[in-house]
Amino acid sequence: MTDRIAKLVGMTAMAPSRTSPDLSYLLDHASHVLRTRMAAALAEIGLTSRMHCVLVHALEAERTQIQLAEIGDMDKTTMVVTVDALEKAGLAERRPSSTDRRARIIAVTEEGARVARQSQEIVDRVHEEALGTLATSNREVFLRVMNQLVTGHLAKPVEAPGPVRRARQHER
Amino acid sequence: MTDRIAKLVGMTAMAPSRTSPDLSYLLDHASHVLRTRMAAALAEIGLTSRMHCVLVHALEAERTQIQLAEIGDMDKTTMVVTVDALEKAGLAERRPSSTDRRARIIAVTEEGARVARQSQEIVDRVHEEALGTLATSNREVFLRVMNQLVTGHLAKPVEAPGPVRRARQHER
DNA sequence: TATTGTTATACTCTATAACTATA
DNA sequence: TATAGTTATAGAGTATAACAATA
Repeated sequence: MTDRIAKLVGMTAMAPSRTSPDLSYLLDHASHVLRTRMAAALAEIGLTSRMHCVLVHALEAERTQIQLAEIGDMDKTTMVVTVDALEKAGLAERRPSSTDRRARIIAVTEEGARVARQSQEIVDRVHEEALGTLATSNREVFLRVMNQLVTGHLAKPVEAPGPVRRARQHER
Repeated sequence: MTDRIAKLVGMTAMAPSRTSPDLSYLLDHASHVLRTRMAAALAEIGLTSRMHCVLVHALEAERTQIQLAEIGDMDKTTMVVTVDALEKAGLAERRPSSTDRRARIIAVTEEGARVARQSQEIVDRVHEEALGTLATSNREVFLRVMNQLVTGHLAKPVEAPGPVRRARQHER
């Protein structure tokens, strides 16, 4: 017996509240299910969401790993792993920056550009499949409200008190 | 430098798509930020979302750990940890079921009932703070659409091919 | 044989720390 | 001194397996 919901996003259903709709559940559940749909659709061409994200933004301009990490809300160490995967798949390459010898430009290969076009189609299709179930006027209001929330009250996460972290044990 | 967004939910910003709004980003971001707000608010009375969830549903009826796990979309092993925390905080107790000697009923203490009322108020307040920023008519449409998605196209996660798992190494 | 709850642990994910090369 | 990228690893979170007691 698998409990994939709890596994993938740590989702916890809130109690159904009597006074206020359970916005936490609605957003968590919708977000989680859409994520599984997206992951499954992109997996068919061998991509993760992160790989797609990096590919598309690396295509738009000459960008370093750090720049791409900021765009995709990833840590630089996560970016290393993602770029490793893209290189191994032959979709992108690390090239030395001409202006900063520390930095690497992520260059998308021809194959990578082809795949990026495909993956963008997949992303759009998955989104449209969901939005397509809505009446046109409802869809417009819904998207306006989501944008309003994401740029307003739900723009910035509140800081959690970070966990303590011991120094790493390294060999002499 | 912390990257809490990526850390907590593994969120990856999709590429801004030209043909379709980035529903993944909107839902992920809104869900994530609301989750941090809820976690911070509940932490003030020493609860996690899971503890709140179990507390409220255990109050409603005599329920076993398994039943509560199903309601909250948790694994039974996660439930053990959650009930441990509630017991340690003096908010709930394990009692033997009178009809099944394998099962434990989760009984909420008086203190637990008090805390559950508080936590439900907190949950409602956090939800209302978000929904309160919306115009009344927009709010109604938004909630109807979210419900439509969660009961319709985004009702069930698609199955991911589960990872392989070796047998556990146990001492003889 | 199947199920409840438990313990132990394997696995994934992701950030922190330390480090190298360069600015 | 600070930053880009890398490696190694710590830590959180959460599921799987095995097990004991009971059905």
